Amino acid sequence: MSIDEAWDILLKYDYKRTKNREILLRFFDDADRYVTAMEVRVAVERDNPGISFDTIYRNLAMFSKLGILDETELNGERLFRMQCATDHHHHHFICTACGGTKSIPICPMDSVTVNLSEYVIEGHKFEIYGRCPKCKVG
Amino acid sequence: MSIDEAWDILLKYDYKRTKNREILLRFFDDADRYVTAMEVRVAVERDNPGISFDTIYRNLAMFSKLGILDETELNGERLFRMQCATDHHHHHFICTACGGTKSIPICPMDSVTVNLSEYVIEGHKFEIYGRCPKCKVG
DNA sequence: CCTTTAATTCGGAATCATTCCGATTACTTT
DNA sequence: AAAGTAATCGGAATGATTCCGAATTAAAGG
Repeated sequence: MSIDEAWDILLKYDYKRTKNREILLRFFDDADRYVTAMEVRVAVERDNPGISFDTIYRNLAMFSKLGILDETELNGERLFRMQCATDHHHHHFICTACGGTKSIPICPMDSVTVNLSEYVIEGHKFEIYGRCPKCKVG
Repeated sequence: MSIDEAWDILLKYDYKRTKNREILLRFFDDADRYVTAMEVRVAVERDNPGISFDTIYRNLAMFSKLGILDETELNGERLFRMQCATDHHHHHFICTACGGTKSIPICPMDSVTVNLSEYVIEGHKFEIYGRCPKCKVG
């Protein structure tokens, strides 16, 4: 998702165009990988020293709820990245060292044969973890 | 996994047979679903009032590392359950209301066609979230 | 059964990420 | 430019988890 597409969503829901949100969106657009909340804080403070934790966390949560950011969790740490363009549903390999991702174009839900008709399905998660070519040792 | 199988693992690694560990194992054996750390604390304090948080968290982490417990995360909460008998690899539907699970006998890794030969795969996660028949409304 | 020794637990303080809150600032519209 | 409201700030509060030194307990050997 581009910065402009993110702003389209934000403005549609009457969120204001602020300097801090622009800084956050530019950071995620540039990073193009999963980053921890701590990394966001460090990076964003470079552009706006003195930005409040509250502002960062509040916007991260809101971006995540609006689908601008994807959120996951690894070893107890929250990770965020710009959500992919929503053209077709897919999943990711995630590098545990750098947070980089690679698309996995299949969705396991298509292969589930168990009868879940009595169940209400709210969501699912499929992620592969490991080391990308750049981060693997040797 | 049974309580006895859990003790086999613990004793193999020279962990001692203590009252608190027995209480924890019995609780998980009985619960047979994902429970939060808070639920563990409340339940375990019934059997041993005055048990230290430290003891609970230390053993949860150790059980999890040894593969006695499965650990996942839902809405920022850590969830634990007794690991299934390790006879054949599978995944789970998890009820977001009660933590109950249902086995999904497929593994999406079998269907991944993307070339990951340059990647080192350390693990994967496939979970389906929703409401089980008992917890769905209406 | 008694002693020894090291693991385990206890209790409470410390940590750390995250959230809350009242006061201030900055968008957007008029 | 002024008004109205959302957003931010700064610092305090929260809450789960971990740390730490002292006390206790399980396992092994005599």
